[in-house]
Amino acid sequence: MGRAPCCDKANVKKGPWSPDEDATLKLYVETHGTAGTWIALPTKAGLKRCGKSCRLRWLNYLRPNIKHGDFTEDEDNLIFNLYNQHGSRWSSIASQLPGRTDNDVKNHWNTKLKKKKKLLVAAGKTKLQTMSSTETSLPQTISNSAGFDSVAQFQIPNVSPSSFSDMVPGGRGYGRDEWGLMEDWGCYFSPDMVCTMFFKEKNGKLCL
DNA sequence: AATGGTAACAACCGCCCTCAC
DNA sequence: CGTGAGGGCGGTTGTTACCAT
Repeated sequence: MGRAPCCDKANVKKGPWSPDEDATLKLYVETHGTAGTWIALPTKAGLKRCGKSCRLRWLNYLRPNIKHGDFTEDEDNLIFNLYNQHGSRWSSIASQLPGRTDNDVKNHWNTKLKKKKKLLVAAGKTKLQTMSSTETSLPQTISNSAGFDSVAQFQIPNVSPSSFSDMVPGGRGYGRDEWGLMEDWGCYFSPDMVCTMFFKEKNGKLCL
């Protein structure tokens, strides 16, 4: 037997919240708090909504100091970094971004940053494959002070900084390698689109 | 101008964790 | 200690706006 539903699904409204509902919820929470439990709140506040829906609406939209709209480049970089550390622990990531909600961060990742990351890795992989066929040795190890084994520096080919605006000029990206070529990677784009990539090698070498 | 495709974001679903009883 | 209710969270879907053809 499954768990009992948290509310009477037949008698609760679903879909977008109206301004009136928002006002009612906001006023109630600001006056009474959650009144003990979110489950009981809709009844007390006179809302025909599921308690969980009220909680989500409050946390993601109505509570004070919520920041909506464009993410800054610094925020993007921080998300990249935190995603590399925590994976898809959106609440942990959002807690490091004042005014951002886990839902916001998650949506931003799924709609923009995931693609950005893919482009970054693809650009690096293409360059590495080119280098492996035209150069006699792998990129020289410049420094491993940050825990990386190799550093490659190159200009992104055939791409002007302006057309590269979807990536992170002047910023950096980190990630887990999706092809299994490296243990880990990171990269930095200077404003003139020189890319510096860092690699942790797999089994002691870069397997290109 | 109409239509189809895509991006962005809001909201829901359902599982897992915590904690009171 | 076991159980169940409520809260938290990540994944997914639905809706709307925008853009290209």
